[in-house]
Amino acid sequence: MDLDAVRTFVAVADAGQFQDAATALSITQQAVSKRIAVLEKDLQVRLFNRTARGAHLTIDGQTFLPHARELLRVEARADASVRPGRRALRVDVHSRRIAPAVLLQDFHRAHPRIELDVVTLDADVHAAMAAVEAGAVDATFHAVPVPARHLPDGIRTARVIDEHHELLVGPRHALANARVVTPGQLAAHRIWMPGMALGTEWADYYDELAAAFGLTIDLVGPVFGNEALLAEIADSAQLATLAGERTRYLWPDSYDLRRIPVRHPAPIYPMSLIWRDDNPHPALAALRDHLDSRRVRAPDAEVWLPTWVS
Amino acid sequence: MDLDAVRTFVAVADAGQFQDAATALSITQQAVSKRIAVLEKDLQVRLFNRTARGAHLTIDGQTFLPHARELLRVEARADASVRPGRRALRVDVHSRRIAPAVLLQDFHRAHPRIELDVVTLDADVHAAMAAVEAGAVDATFHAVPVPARHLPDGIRTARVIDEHHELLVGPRHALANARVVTPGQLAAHRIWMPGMALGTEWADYYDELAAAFGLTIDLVGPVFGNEALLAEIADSAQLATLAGERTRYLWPDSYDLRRIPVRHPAPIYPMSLIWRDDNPHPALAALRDHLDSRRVRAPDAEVWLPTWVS
DNA sequence: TACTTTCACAACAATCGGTTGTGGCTCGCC
DNA sequence: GGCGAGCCACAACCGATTGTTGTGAAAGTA
Repeated sequence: MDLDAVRTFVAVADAGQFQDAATALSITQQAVSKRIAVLEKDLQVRLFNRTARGAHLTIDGQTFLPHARELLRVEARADASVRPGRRALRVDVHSRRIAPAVLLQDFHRAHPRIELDVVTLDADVHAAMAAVEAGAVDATFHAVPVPARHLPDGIRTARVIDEHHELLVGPRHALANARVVTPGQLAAHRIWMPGMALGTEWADYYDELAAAFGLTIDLVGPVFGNEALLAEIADSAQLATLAGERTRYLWPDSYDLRRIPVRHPAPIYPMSLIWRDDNPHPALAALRDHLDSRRVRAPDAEVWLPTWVS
Repeated sequence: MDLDAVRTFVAVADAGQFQDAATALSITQQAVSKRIAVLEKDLQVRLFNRTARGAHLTIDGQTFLPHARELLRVEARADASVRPGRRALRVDVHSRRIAPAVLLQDFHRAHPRIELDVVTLDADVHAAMAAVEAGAVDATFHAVPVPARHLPDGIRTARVIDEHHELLVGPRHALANARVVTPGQLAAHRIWMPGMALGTEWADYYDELAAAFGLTIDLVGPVFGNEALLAEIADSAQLATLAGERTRYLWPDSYDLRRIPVRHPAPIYPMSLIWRDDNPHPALAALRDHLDSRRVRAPDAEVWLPTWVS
């Protein structure tokens, strides 16, 4: 099926005659006639009744018309999804479960008309930044463990998310009924975070956090996935894990997991939006405004930040 | 945008390399290469990274892929909507508010996989029957005011709907609080049914009904549409109208309209399904089965039927 | 009847889209 | 490091497609 023929079909259906449709499409009436004839032959169905006063849809044409329009709509969306200068704002969130994804969803609710393309590059800061630099994505969310002056030329960052932490424990854990926990209290317990890839900015952060408060954070061990991790924690009196406050977790009620805020001080995982200064995408400015407006700053005295925060 | 190119794009994305996609599409690798190149030029975006071990999607390709699949899905549906032998069962319901439409919706719920195309031909029995004969629609619902032996050759009918009536009145009407009304009781009141086109089988039916029970049924008068009719009736102490039991009406609560069954005897508007005997569409048999199973027959003693019912 | 407007058919030219043939590149193997 | 295998791209060629112009039949209108 030829989309130009479909477009022509819709034009004729709208115009009511071949000649006007031809004018609208800047081709000759004969070309329109041919295209429709080919489409009809293709579908093995007559789409128009031709009269001396124009063409009107047959019952098959009426049936086909909404499908034809849908086809053109989908084509336009497909085109707009990638065409440079017109495509949706493409933002890398690193993982669809963590705060950036939640904030993007929030942004989408606030601006439903803005086309968004949420991707996960599965890359660390540096690779993601390279993707931004190359224009593969318009923006990415990451902790930026280097001072702004060391960033590549033309790359800009803004700290937009101060993510607090929660301890995730099962009902038999010693801290299961705590309303909040302090980092100091955690020193006595084992924190288990398998799959937190070594050498990434996340591992750096948790290393420094562990050192600062004398914590035992296990980053190694086989990674069976998130569902397995939750099941183990639900079942264990010793195991606990740390999660971002806005990280999305789902578990069965029977797990009876508790999310306990970590405070006094509250360790903060600072994430920045990273984008190219010369990116003219209008939705990018809207996203930055939105993130600014949703930013909540905790008083400095009550938080702990890694040393590399500029 | 060329759908063959889109199809090729999806094939390559699935296969992971041009050669295999070419084999799957029964064309040469060079043709695949050309199609993808044209598509990329068209979209002004690179869709694949070519390596010596195949081709994998760029980020733009990843973004485009779901749109491409959607495009092909919609194309398939558009094609299936009209292609003879594969198209959806096309049924004329005369009006989307009356019992046939309700029953078709019921059928759709019972068989969600069967593709249905519900149309309104805006034609009387004879024109609708001609449409069935010509194959424009697979079936139509109508009262058939002629004996079966007078039907065109190859046309079959089955009485599938015995529609009861309700009186529709406003709260100030004399019958507003009746639980049921008899046709005899209605003789004292004015029944208003504007828009019931003269010369159709509906008008014939209501003419005969009026004669049988001495009713005053107004079929004439300006037709301002259904909403206007309901508003007038809600407001009037005299006006009432008759409606099929399963006819769909919507009105604001403030109208406080009452639907009062007409019984003892219950006038019945008998509608048949009309189809071509040689129509092999499998969904047609399913529809007939369904209608048969839903058919409710009232005892003959309690109903009134027009004389032309065979 | 003559005129206008509709769409379809025929002939021709340009373009498109396929094939075959070939070459450059990269990877893995010896 | 050299070499073969496998991948994709480019070029030449050729038939099919798709547009154009010119023309004609049919039907409504003055």
